[in-house]
Amino acid sequence: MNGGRPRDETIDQELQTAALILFAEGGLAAVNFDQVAKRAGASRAALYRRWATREALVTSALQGYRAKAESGFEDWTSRPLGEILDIFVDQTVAAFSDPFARNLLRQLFALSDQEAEIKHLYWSTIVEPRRKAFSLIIRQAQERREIGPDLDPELMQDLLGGALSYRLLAYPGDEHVLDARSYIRAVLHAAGFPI
Amino acid sequence: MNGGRPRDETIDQELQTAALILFAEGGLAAVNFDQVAKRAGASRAALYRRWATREALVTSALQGYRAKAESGFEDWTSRPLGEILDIFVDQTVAAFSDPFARNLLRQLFALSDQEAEIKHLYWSTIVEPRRKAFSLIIRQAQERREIGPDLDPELMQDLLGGALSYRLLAYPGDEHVLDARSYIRAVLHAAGFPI
Amino acid sequence: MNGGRPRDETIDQELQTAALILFAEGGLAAVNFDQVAKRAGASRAALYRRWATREALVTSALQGYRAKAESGFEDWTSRPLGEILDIFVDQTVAAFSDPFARNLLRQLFALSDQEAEIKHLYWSTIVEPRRKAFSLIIRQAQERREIGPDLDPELMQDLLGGALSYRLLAYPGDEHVLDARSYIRAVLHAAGFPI
Amino acid sequence: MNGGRPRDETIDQELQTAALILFAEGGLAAVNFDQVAKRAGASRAALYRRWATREALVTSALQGYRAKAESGFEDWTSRPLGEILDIFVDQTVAAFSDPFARNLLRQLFALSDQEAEIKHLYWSTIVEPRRKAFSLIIRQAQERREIGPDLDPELMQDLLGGALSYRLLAYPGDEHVLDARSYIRAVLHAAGFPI
DNA sequence: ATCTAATCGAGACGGTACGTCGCGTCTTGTT
DNA sequence: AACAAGACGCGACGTACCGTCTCGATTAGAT
Repeated sequence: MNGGRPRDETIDQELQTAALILFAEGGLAAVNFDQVAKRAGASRAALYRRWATREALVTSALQGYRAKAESGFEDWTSRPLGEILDIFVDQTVAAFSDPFARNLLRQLFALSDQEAEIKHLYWSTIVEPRRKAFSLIIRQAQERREIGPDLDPELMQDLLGGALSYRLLAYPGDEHVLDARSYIRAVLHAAGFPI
Repeated sequence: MNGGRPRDETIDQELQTAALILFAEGGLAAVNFDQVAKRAGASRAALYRRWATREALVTSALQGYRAKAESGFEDWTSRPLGEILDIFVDQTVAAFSDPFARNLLRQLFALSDQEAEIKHLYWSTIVEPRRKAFSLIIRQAQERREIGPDLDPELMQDLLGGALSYRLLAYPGDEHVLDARSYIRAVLHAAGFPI
Repeated sequence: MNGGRPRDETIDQELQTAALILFAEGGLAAVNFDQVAKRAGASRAALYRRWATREALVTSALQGYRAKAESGFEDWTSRPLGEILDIFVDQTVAAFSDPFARNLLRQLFALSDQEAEIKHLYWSTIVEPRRKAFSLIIRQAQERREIGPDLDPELMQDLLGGALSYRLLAYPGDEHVLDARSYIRAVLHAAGFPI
Repeated sequence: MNGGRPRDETIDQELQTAALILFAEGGLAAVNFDQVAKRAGASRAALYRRWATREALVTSALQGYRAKAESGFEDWTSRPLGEILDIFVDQTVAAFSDPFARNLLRQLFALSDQEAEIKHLYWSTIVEPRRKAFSLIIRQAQERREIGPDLDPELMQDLLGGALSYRLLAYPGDEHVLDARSYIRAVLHAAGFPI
């Protein structure tokens, strides 16, 4: 009772790729089902069979994308805080130098509440785990007395992540000369770090 | 020979209001010409006669909105920095408590590069003047030796504005308990301000 | 109580001319008020002030046109019938050789019942007077015993006018080699005229 | 690879029927795509998918209409000419008594050169075959010496068809007392037929 | 080797928004 | 009061995308 032709899994990937490209280029509104199917060389039926809505399609595409390129802080915990922060900021800036990733993140950041499902996915699966790992690093540094105990790690990330996203994503235009490490120095100074 | 029936300016306003509501609710994609005209009780022809594109419509609506509710820092320059910052943050948080303004700013912040015209308008007419006024205040405080001379006012705003927008706009959901003044304390500490 | 600027009567004529040209080119549907006013170098207001509907405009234009070019049979009554008929048919064919008149008459013939007002005008002011004059000629020829008394003049005109309009107007295309005088011979034969 | 959901042929018919009704009522200009789709209970997309232009739609509708109601002269050839003509005229008059057919033919006859495609279709598929069959009948009667050999069958039809269409279609109003058979007598007399 | 059932591409279905154009009415300032 | 200019609401135009559906053809596993 479970016969039938199995799904062609290569089609899944091609559809997701096409959807992600369109999303990065023009946001959710640009994810046109006809276009996605056409670019992937598949039919609209095959697309709708997999995902009922634009959101579900982009959500799935994002998860697939995230699964490929993921870097954590797990193995950094033994390093000194200053070094970790430098690497983190450099990684962030480097990631935003890739136009595709840059646009993709901009679109993700730009998601309105009306696009709740995918927005929630982005935060819960991408942002929050990163923030938790980061908080752990900060607390360990506080335990090692590298920085003062007063500064809330969450607040510290709000300042650092906020400044970076503000400059790199929210600002119009593609090119901003950015001395990103000065954010670190300022935040560390706020945290009582003896520069 | 420059006669003709003059445009009904009440229609301008009603169209702009309707457009702004739709924009705040769902972003540029939700600014539907049929809907705008219908809500304003006008005809699509009257709408197209004024603005050829969605962007031009929303741009104009934003300028009209901004013209009404504008608050500057001009008369604050004599106050102590801590007081000014408190007022600034309180105003920002209060502004974001109004659901309409909150959504409106979220949409503005969320504008992608594809919506370049309106994004540029938002930054050049709303954000940048505010940042310049803010920078002046900081520099005056530095001249009065209230805070140290090392922290770049631009960087300070990136941290403060970034953290606020990050928390208040980018985060999903509408409700965030936010001790906004702690951002100020952190930033002032970073600036060598004796708390 | 009858002050005010008098109407510019040259505008009347230019509007009528423009309307008639458009009518001959494409029928009633092509008589576009914007176009008429533009071609006449006048404003739509001046046009609507004179005629409320398309039909009234074309009706008026036709009356003006007819007033200029009108030829009757009044002075023919003394000639022999054969000669009169030849002249009549030659005139008709010649009139249809002018492309403008040809198209104009075709459009008039093509008027549907929905365009009743102008259709009625055409028949009552152009066709019927001509038919009555023609009937008088036939009856005088019958009294002179040139042709037999049996053939109804109305029927004779139905045959002759019908055949001519059928060939010259209803047929598609612009060019028909037409031996129009053979219609006369046939009709006269039917009327007992000794060819 | 020539799949796809087949077109619903009932929709074709309903669209054609709706188009033909509108055409008979008000000519080509009255064939409104919105109206046609609405009356047929279909969508405009389904309509445009089938016919790109008004002309193509009406052309197709006419062919469908003609396919249903077609009567030829094929089996009449053995009868005497007078009888055939009586039947022909009676059929024509009877056909024009149906208001729908009457209006339809009036619109067809009234087609201007600007509506060339459909006008040509009407003449080539409806009028010309009928004229050719009619000519054959006349020639056979001439061979049987029922009427004289001099009268051109084409000319005979111009007289007969012209008179009928002139009276029944071109005249304004719907009601004309018409002794159609008198046309036959006149034409036969012209053809040397001994009444 | 056949049967079976879910897949595939293709494309039609009713909707709805787009941006344009013509309609007939109206409201200005100017002559 | 006429004039030109042009705005007003209305509604049709032809196109494109939406999400659903209905086809014939494919394709593997279960019989």
